[in-house]
Amino acid sequence: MARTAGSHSEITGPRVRTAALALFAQHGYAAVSMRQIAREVGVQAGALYNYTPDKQSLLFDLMRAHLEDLLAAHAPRDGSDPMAGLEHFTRFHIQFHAERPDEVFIAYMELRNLSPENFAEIEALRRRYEDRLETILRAGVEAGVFAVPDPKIATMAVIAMLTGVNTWFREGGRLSLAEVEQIYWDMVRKSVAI
Amino acid sequence: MARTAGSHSEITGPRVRTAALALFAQHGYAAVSMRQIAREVGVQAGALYNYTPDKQSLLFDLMRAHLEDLLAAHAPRDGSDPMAGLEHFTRFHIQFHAERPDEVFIAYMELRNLSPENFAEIEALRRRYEDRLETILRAGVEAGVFAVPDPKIATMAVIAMLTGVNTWFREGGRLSLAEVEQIYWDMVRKSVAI
DNA sequence: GTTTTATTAGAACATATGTTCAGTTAATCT
DNA sequence: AGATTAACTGAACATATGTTCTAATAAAAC
Repeated sequence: MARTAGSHSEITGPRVRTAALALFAQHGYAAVSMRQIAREVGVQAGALYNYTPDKQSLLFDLMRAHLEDLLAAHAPRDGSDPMAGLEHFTRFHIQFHAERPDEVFIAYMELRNLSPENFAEIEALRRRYEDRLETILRAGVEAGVFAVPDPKIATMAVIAMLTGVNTWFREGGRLSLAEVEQIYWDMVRKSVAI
Repeated sequence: MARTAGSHSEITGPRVRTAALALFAQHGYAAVSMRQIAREVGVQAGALYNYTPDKQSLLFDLMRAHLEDLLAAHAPRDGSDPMAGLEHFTRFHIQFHAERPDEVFIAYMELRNLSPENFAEIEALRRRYEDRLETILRAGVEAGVFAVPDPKIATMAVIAMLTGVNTWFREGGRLSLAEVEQIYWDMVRKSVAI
C-alpha cells in the first residue's frame, strides 16, 4: 500500500501536531516515540517526516507557536493605569493558560530537551512576555500605587503564582475559573499594594 | 575482570544515587540511560542492579527521600501565632528548596514517570506538606489576622510562588538568599493580610 | 591461610529507537 | 484519458535500551 484514500497534508499535518502535543504533555518528549505519534495519527512513522524534519523540530514548533500565540493574545495596553494593567494581565494570564494546559505544560517542562539555539529562541519569547509584567510593575512604582522593592523579583513571583493554577485547576471542579480569577487577583493586588 | 579494588557498597551505593539525581535533573528521567549513570559512577550497567531493583525505583527512592527530608526538616510548630508560623514556613521553604535544586526539580518534573502506586505515595507526602501551610492559613483566618477567602487556593498560590524561586535563583547572583527571602516574605504577608 | 561472601565485569537477550528510502497508490493537473 | 505530483507504506539501518546471568576477583570471616 502507499498513499491512502482521503489523505491530505492539510488534514494530516495538524493531526501530527495535535497528537505530538497530547503525547508530549502526557508522557514527556523523551518518553514518546515517533511510532507512537504515528499510531495516534493513523499513519506509519516514516510519513511523519513529510511534516517535520525531525522530532526536535516538532517540539520546538509547538513551543514557539504557543509563545507567539501568548504574545499576540496579550496586547500590551496604554500604560497610564498600572492597577488596571496589572488586573488585566492577571486575568488574561489565568484565562489563556487555563485554555491550553498541554501547551503550557510542555513549554515549562521540556525546555531541557531543546537544542541550545532553540532554547535561546524560546527563552527570548518568554522573556518578552515577562517584560510586559515588569513594565506594569515599574510604572506602578513610579506612580506610587505599588510598593515593590525589586520589580524583577516581583515579576517572577507573580508569574509563578499565576501559572501554578494549571497544576490543580480542573474544569467542573469546586470553583469556576471566574472565582479562581477573582481570588488570585485579590492576592496579586495585595501582594504589590502600598 | 570482576570485583574491583576498593569496591564497597557503602561507597558505590550513594554514588549511584548522586549520579542518578544529577543526570535526571539535567536531562530528565526518560532521557537518561542506565549506562550513562553507570559511566558516571565508574561501573558497568549491570552493577547498578545491586543498588536498585530497576530504574523506576531509583527515581521513586530519590523523590521519597526528598519529601521525607522536607517533612522532617519542617517541624510544625505551636499554632498559637499564625503570623509567625507563616513567616517561618516561608523562610524555611525558600531555604530548604534553594539548597536542593536538583531534588526539587525532579520532584516536580518527573511525577508522570512514576508508576500509579508510586505516584500516589509521592502525592500523599506532598499533600502532607501542603497541609502544614493550609493549617497555618486557616488558623490565621480564625484568629482574624489573615483575609483569605479560600485557604486551599491560597495554599497553592503561596507554594507556587515560593517554589518559583528555584527557577531563577543562583548563588552569587544579584541578590543574596536572605534578601530574596525578605522580599518574598513581604509579598506573602501582604497577599494574605487583612 | 582457607573459606565464605560481597561486588563487579562482560556478554547476552529481546526489543525499541530516530531516520532514510525505494516503490506504490491517490489526488490533481493538462 | 494521460501525465504529474502529493502522500504514504513497509522494509531497512545502525544503534540504544533495561535487565539478567555467569564467571571472576576482592574483602571479610573464620
